Amino acid sequence: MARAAKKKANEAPEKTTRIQEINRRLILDAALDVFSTYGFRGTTIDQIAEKAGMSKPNLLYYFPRKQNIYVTLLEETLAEWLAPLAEIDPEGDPIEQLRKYITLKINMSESHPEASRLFANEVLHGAPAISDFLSKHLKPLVDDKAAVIRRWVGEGKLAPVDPYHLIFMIWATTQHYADFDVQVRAIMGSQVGRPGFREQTAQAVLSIILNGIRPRPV
Amino acid sequence: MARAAKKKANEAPEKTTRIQEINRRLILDAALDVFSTYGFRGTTIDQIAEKAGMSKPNLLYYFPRKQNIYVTLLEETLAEWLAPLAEIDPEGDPIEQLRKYITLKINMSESHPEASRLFANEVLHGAPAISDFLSKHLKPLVDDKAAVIRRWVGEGKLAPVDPYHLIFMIWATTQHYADFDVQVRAIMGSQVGRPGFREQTAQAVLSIILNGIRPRPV
DNA sequence: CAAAAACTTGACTACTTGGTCAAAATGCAG
DNA sequence: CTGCATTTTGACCAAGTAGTCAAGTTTTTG
Repeated sequence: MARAAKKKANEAPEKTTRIQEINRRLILDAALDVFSTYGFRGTTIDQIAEKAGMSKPNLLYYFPRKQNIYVTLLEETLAEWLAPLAEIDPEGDPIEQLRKYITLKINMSESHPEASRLFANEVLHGAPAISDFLSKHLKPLVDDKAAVIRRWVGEGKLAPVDPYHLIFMIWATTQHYADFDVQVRAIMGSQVGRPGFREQTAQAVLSIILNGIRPRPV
Repeated sequence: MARAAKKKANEAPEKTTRIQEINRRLILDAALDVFSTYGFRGTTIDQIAEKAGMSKPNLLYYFPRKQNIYVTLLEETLAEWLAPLAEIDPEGDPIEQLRKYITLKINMSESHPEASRLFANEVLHGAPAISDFLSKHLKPLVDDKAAVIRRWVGEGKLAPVDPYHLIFMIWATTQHYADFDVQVRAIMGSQVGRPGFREQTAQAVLSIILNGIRPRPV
């Protein structure tokens, strides 16, 4: 008994206390760091507990299973990660909308690289924990936006291009800078940390993709 | 004693027997499968041994440490994985050379997705086993080809574009189809397996990137 | 301010897993 | 075919790790 977020018997509202809120946050923040660096199997509960500044049994009081932390984290992250896609406005100017989307994704890649790596690692390993999410939430959203892009192409506002592959290309390219950070650093060296690097990256990526899909004279 | 590939005392030539050759191959093939699916930490020696059809101690007779298998595999794979980049001909036609390179990479992504995932996983986790390789071999090669691309840009044969970001974009995009395969499948469904899919992918990627870097009228 | 509920933890268990070892089986050179 | 080298494996060990438990401490509440 006394399982966190589980009432005495079956009273409904599942209230959370102040302490629960603080500690769950501490745990999830620590876990994001560790999971994104070492992957699910490579992470130990002790590592997370240590980083969160509490004992292992205490951590397990809030999340009875290692899996629980991991799944909670993924769910929390995914919504946020997908949000920019939903914001593409079907009524806006195609090139401007995609410019905005790509810019947002590059910014997120720099500001939350752990989230990107957590997700990348999960998908790379076959998405065992989120394959449902992918088919039930991601697919419909992408289908929706793909239809918009396809319409834009039909209206001659974009060069003929497969919308799905375009979306994949944007994801791949923007997340590359988070997921393959060490490789980027190994090759570009000290430039990576420097102030203007994100802008330089954005400029390069935008230039290629947007020119690649701008409507072309026949 | 009787350590494989270690002679009685110190006689030089390190000969390998027929059986050694067969079994090392069996182990490495099995290991590629397992490591690329579960990552280093997520893989157990027993899994590899089972898949290779031999007992764990026997496997350890050929590779005394788990790390040995992993590193051998990475080394074997990396050279092959990088080869297409080296083939870019500085004297060839820029668009044609890059078309060839991108096509090769997409084909590799489909024919050897495990290699791509093995590598992706390693880099994603900070490249602990190959950071030396990245700075000593990959960087010089990329620097070299970046210089070529920069020259092409200078000669007006390509639109102004940062060569490093262009290379990253090609890597990201092509390897995406191997590394994020489950996601691609979740979204594009049965299309992925179908015969023409690779060609369709190649066409889309080539169209965007090549049009994105084709020299533009001022 | 007491009693109840919520929270915290040291000590422990059960299990997984990388790696060892000694002895048996097999291959091979002379 | 004989004796030495190579290969193979069952049984085992030690370390690491997910998760339990019972007993304490702190916070909340009536």
